[in-house]
Parts: sequence; structure tokens; C-alpha cells
Amino acid sequence: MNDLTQKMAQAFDAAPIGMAVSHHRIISMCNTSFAEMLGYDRPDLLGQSFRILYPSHAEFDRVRDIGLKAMEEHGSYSDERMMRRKDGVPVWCRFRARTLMPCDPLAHLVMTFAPIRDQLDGAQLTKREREVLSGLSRGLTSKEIGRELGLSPRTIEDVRARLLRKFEVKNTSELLSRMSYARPTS
Amino acid sequence: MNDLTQKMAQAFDAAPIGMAVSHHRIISMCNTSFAEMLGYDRPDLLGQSFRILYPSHAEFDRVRDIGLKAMEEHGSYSDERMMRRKDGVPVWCRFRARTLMPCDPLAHLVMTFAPIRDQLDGAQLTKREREVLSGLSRGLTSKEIGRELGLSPRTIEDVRARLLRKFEVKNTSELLSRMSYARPTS
DNA sequence: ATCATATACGGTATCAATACCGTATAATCA
DNA sequence: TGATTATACGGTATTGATACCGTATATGAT
Repeated sequence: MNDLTQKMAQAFDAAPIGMAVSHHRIISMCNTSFAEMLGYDRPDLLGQSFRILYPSHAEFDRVRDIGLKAMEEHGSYSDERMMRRKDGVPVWCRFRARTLMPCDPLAHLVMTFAPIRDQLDGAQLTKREREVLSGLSRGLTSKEIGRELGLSPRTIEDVRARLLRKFEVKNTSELLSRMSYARPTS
Repeated sequence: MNDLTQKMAQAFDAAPIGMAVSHHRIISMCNTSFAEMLGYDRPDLLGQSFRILYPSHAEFDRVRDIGLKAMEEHGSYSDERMMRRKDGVPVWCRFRARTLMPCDPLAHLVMTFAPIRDQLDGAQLTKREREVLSGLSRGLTSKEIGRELGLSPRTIEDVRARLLRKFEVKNTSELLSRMSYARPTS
């Protein structure tokens, strides 16, 4: 309970990415970024089940067991997953977890959630833009993406140009390295 | 100085990614992941300049001003950057920062450092490959990267081709979208 | 109702990227 | 010592990306 403790607590709260602590899938603590990212006020989240942050009960169940083995062995686990904001909008996240109890990983977890793509800088993407972006990140050319979506390659180039303008980048390479990680909301 | 404060401090320390707090580029606090990632014991880092964590003084100076404008406007900034481990080995990181003082961003920063693709994944990168990759993720062309490194554009294309082979990708777009994430562990 | 934007498509021009051909040196490793 | 790899550079040929020119429809906001 000294000065250092307070400094660390402040850093937790002001961290540029979402952070949360859970005990058996109940949120026992989270920071401001986490609450903001998911559209809640922090008091609404504390004591709640993580269930409310997943799109469905099935997804909530699915993510429980994946990573358990990795956490028993290495103490940590990471993947990409979909979270559900309070208003229902899905948020695609880079999820990382470390357990403080490797013998029973879910008993005490510290997690970070870094929003991936979707709303970078407030610029949200249309369905088309996401479809094209998906192709680009798989290394497809405009011609190939066009074939996949049943559109003219010319149209793909339009969407591509719009993406470059939206994110103020010079080319697709810079776009993709920027898109991979979104800035924290606000 | 209550129970919640202590919980948050514990979460900071046990976070699955590196976290640090700085005042005018002096490390005032960091967590275990951060110290481990860079090969130090935490006490060796506290009070030190961030300088020791960068490959060169030039790089340390370069990263100072980039992101300042973004932090004045949005309070936060993110990029990919190279850090230098104690043993000299470079670590490629997703860097995120939030300032607690937007009028003078460097006065009080909370940062997170997520290693992007550690050498565990088989393909480790040479210095040149990392330099070229850094240029590519900033959207530079081979010509521009060549100018920056004092090399022929032709050589950059060689390094580029080697990167594509190493990661078994078709083109630079796919390369960059793969590089952005560390693969889920195990 | 006008304005902006997203969608979709055509053409052309220019530059970049990629894949080949080649040479050469230095370093590491079995 | 020979083999492999990284480095560095030159040429050429093809494909892709990007930036312009244009048209057109649909949608949503002020």
C-alpha cells in the first residue's frame, strides 16, 4: 500500500488497451479502456459474468476451453476473438491472458484486449470495405478479390482507393500495418 | 490505498504484455513482462532513461517526435518499433502509448509493448530484413527504403523477396498482415 | 431537395512490385 | 574445404497498384 502500488494501479487504469481481471469468468476488475471499448461504465461490469461480453452463449462456452492447455503449460495464451459491445456491435480483439494459477487457469486471469480493425480513428468500415480488406490481408490482388466477390477488378480498386484515403496512408502495405491494430477508442 | 488499488496494481504487474510508465522518457515504473521481455531485472530499469532500450541514439531521437501530434490530439498513439534487449538482440514490438498530459505528452506516458513475432516462430529476421520491414510497414517503396539505408533499390528488392520466401506469402500485403500479429501461442 | 458518400464500371498513364537472368563478396557450418 | 546463406548490385519482362479522366445509381443526411 505504498506509493509504488498506487503508481501501478494508475498505470493499469490509464493503460492504452483494455485490461480486465477475472475469477472463474467473473469480472473482478477492469480499466477505463476496457469499459469504454465495450460501451459500459466500469461499475456496471464489476461482479458481472464475462458472458455479457460475448455475442452468444455458444461463443462464451467455446472460448472457455480453448487456451486452457496452453495456460496450464505456459501460463499464458493469446488469440483473436469477437467481443460484443453493450449496443450489440461486435468488436474484433487481440486477446491475451495470463493465469496466476496454472493448475486451475480460470481461477485467476489477467487479460488484455486490443481492438483490431473496425473502428480506427472513428472511421468505420462498410461491408464492402471489410470484404476487400479481408482479401488484401490474404495477399489477393484486385483481380482475385473481384472474382471472389463477383465484381469488376475496377470496383475493387475504387474501394481500395477509398480505404487509402480514409486512413490517410500511401499504399496497401501501410494500410495493412495500420489496420492490424486499432487505436484505443477516444 | 484500498483493496481495489492493490488489485489493479497486481493486474498491472501480472499483465500478459509489457507495460511501462515514463516521465520525460525516464522509466518510473514497469511490470514483470516488460522487464522480462527486455532481459532486465525490474530494479535495473526504474529511474533509467528509455535510451538504453533502443538500438541507437538516433533511433531514440527518431521515436521521440513521431506520435507527439497524435497524442496532443487524441491522447494516444500506436506504432510498431524495434526495442533492444539487454543482450543486444532486437525485439519487434507493437507499441501503444497514452499520455496523461496531452499538452506535454512526454511528461507522463503509460505504454504497452506487445512482442510481434518472436523468434520462437522459426523464422528469425536479420538486421537488414528488419530494417526493410520497418520501411515497408511505413508504406515506403523499395526506392525510398534504399535511399534511407544508403543502398540500391535493387538490394531492397532482394531482401523483400527473401522475406516473402521466409514467410511463405505471395506479396508485401500478406507479409505485413501476417507480421502484425504474433501467432497464438501453441 | 440538394449534397455527400458508397457503390459499380470503363479507359488510360505511370510507377511499383515481382520474378526471372546474371555476378560477386563475406560469413557460417558441416 | 565445399555448401549454404546473407549481402549487394545490374538488366529485363510482366503483372499489379495507383492516380487520373469519365458515367451512373442508390442511400442517407441536412
